[in-house]
Amino acid sequence: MNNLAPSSKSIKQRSRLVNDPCDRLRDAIISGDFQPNERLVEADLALRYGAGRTAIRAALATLDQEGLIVREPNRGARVRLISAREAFEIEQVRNALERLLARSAAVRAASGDLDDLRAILAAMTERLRESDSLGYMQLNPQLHRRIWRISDNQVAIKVLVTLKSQSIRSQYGTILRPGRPAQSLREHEAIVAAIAAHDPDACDAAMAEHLGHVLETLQWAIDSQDRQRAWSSREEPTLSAPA
Amino acid sequence: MNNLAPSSKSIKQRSRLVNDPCDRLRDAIISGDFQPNERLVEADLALRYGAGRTAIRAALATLDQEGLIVREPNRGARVRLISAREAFEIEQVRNALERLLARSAAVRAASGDLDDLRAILAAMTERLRESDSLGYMQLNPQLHRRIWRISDNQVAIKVLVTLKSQSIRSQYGTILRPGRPAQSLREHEAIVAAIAAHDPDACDAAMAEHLGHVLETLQWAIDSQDRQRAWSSREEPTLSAPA
DNA sequence: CTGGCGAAGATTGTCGACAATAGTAGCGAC
DNA sequence: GTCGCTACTATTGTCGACAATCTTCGCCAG
Repeated sequence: MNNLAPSSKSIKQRSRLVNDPCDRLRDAIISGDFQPNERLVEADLALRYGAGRTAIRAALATLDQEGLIVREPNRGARVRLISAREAFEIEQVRNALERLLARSAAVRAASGDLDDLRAILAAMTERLRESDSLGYMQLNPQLHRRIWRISDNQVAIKVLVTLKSQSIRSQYGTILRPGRPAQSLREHEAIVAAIAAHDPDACDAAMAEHLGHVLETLQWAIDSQDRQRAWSSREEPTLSAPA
Repeated sequence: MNNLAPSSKSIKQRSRLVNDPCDRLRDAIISGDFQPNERLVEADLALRYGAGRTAIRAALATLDQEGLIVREPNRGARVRLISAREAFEIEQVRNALERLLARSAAVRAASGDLDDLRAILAAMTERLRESDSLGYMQLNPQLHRRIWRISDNQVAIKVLVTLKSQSIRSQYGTILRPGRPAQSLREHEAIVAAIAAHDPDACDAAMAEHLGHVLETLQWAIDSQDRQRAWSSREEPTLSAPA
């Protein structure tokens, strides 16, 4: 895979690099600047980002492949709406791949890697002690990405990054369940311990348990949102925003 | 994910559909019409497929995202060369995802699905009895794809299709090892049996064993090719074609 | 003979304009 | 009042031309 992030795209001029409409548009979509299902008109975007329509068009092609938008022929692009079902599918795939990477990390981890992991764990413990759930949540992906780096399977990492950018916009937070952060920390500790012990089977199992709980939590979030919507209106059982 | 194949791309006119330069170029690359690392000049391709350079450019963007080609700024596109290491990574990811789908298939399989699977198994048995290794090899992906369809995880399927199109060009065939087809058939039978029994754990295990053997075979193929190359020249340990 | 320098050629990147297509509003008939 | 047709508008798809960039070849000095 060539670019797992805007990183590996060889150097280019910085001026072009920071203005690349593709990256800017991606960030805008991921951070929610556009509503799900909102139309993305090429001319408007070209104006907004001070680029030609050609560049925008290329960006849309890329984002389409990444699954962040949908394009219908002659009808333009809209930001893609992730259904609850698809969010679940994404999490399942993530589950499978993170387990693979966890195994690999357990085999390959060097002492420097372990130091980093333990440092992140310590920071997480601190956030939890301060009841800083938000801070804890931000550390979560850091730990996982550090594990990815140890495993060094570029193909799997690229897939995970792409999936992440899709699911991040899904409305279902997975940590906000009462009591979850404390349990999550214990699970993370078990994973790191298994990596430190260079025990791939244990690491796989620990990661499986961790992400299994995440899946349950996601299901819980979906259900509770469904229940909530069932009260107000009785439409669109699969979609999640009324457009 | 929107298109897992040229299928879901809404209907368009047939004339456009069959002439879509993106699909034609993809097929050409997959079927080996271009050498690995060969340069893909936009003007040439435009002429070759009777399309404008704009369409070719869009096609190249797509194929870049799919990982079939690499594009360097201002230096054009080449067909991507899959290193032995990357082929291995791809197979590992495939392994993880096929196991996920096998589990799901074991849970969801209906009787009609089982009929299809058994029909494919029967055809495989027939090919093997006739020592038709090539025919057997062609049935192999059919069986796996049928299992994918049962599992119905669109996200995972899309990833697998993309990976497949990359790895198919890798020079390492995985079935040509002596005695492998017979063993492969037994493994496939075990998988189908586990699906029929609606036993996800057994199905996961059977698929894991099957693909584990494929991984071993791939490693064997890579090693033997490395040995072979070591005899002739002592260059480019990671790449596989001398350009 | 080798190595740097410069010009020419080849190829990609970008822009503007035009054609093709989908969606919409207005008009008339029943 | 509603249905169907037509013309219009908005937007995408495609093309050709030009600018920017990289590569190659030839030249000259050392």
